[in-house]
Amino acid sequence: MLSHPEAPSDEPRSKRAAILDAAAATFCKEGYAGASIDAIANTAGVSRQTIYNQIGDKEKLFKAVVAQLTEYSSARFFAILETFPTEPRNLEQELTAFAKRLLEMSCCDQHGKWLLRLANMEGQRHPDLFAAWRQYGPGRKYPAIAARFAQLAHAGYLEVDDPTLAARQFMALVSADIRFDMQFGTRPSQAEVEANAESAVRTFLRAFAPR
Amino acid sequence: MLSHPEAPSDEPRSKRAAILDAAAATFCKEGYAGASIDAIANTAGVSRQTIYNQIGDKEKLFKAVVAQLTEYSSARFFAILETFPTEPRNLEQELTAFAKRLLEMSCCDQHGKWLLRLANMEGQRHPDLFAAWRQYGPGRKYPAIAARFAQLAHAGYLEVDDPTLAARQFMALVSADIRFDMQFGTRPSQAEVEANAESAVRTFLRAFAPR
DNA sequence: ACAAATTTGGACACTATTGTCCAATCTGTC
DNA sequence: GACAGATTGGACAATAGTGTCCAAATTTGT
Repeated sequence: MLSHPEAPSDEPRSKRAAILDAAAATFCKEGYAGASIDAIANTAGVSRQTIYNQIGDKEKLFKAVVAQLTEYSSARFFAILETFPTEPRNLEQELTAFAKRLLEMSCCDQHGKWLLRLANMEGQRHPDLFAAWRQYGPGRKYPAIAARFAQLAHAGYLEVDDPTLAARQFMALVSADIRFDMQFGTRPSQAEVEANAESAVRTFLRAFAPR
Repeated sequence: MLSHPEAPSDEPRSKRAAILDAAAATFCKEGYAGASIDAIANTAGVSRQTIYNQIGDKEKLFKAVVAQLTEYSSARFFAILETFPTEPRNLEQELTAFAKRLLEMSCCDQHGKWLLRLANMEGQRHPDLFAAWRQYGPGRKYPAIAARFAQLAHAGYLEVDDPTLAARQFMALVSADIRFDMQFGTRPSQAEVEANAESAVRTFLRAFAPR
């Protein structure tokens, strides 16, 4: 059968997945230049040659990693966004639960963490790649959340002038504490995540609840 | 004269400074592994040998860069903290001006930007180095700001239960928009900085002003 | 102008990495 | 069991980077 090097769809799934996972981890830990193909192959439990066969040179490998992380992370986010409390019975409680889900997904999830790290590290080097990420990532996340807040405001649950601003500030508050721990690879504890979500939502509602 | 390799204090100031600046820029752009000594020497307009004479191997160079950036950035921050409006006549206006100063210093200043980037990129690789940074950086910043907010609360200008939390959320709101642009090296415009400071302070005060 | 220190550029050995080639081996399918 | 395709390990040239050495050139202090 044909096996396009670009879209090897299904067959070599597990090998390819192992390679991409190992590559993501290694790129994150060592940076693009510092990540050697040998190290990646070793981590993936795969011969170096297999990487060249399946994916291609280092540049293509990097792009494939970013593409996969972007897709995966974006899918997770929009799945969670479906659980936004559009018609809340207890706004604070349900918004807090939503914030917790978001934190657990966005900050403690390895893929999202890796993607953010790679964007920070190699953003200048591959501007085209991460321009796409920016559009699919933050560029679609904020408007999506903003729409939900606008909905809440329209229904009288909130008092917001600028939903986009509210969305950005909500995200900023929710991920306030986490960024440092996250960037260092130290996973914040469950208790920290919950406490942070609670205080973030409390402050957010103090600012945007109807008077 | 003695010329300690560790503390060459004054004499070779300009060469050493040029080296450290070039090294910081190159490490930021290329990562630790990707930054070659030749490239750094070239950028600094200096012979490669001079780097080895003045500072030592790559590891020492990196440590020297981080140390200098940490010191510089910390000094700038605490200088600006002196201008915190402890006895405000118009709280919103003065706090906004303070936020603008903070943004201009912390986000648009090259050294702070570089330090943050290096911490994100190489934090896992040099945990000891950045543990020190964490203590001197965020670890001292937040308590310092928290103390000011506690002061304001005690004087009746604010209504905060947990000053440390308020400080973290203040910083999160202030730097909400900027992070993305900053990480990508694109400097946010003056107008963006000001708009962000204003909306951040407005939201902060809506949450923490006395009812 | 002289002497001391510093800087320079180039050569050097050494190591690491990339990407390719290939024969041997393993895999699953008929 | 035989076959095709994928996989492996190892060898390979080419390139790039690190850190050292040294003699010549340059800057610096006096």
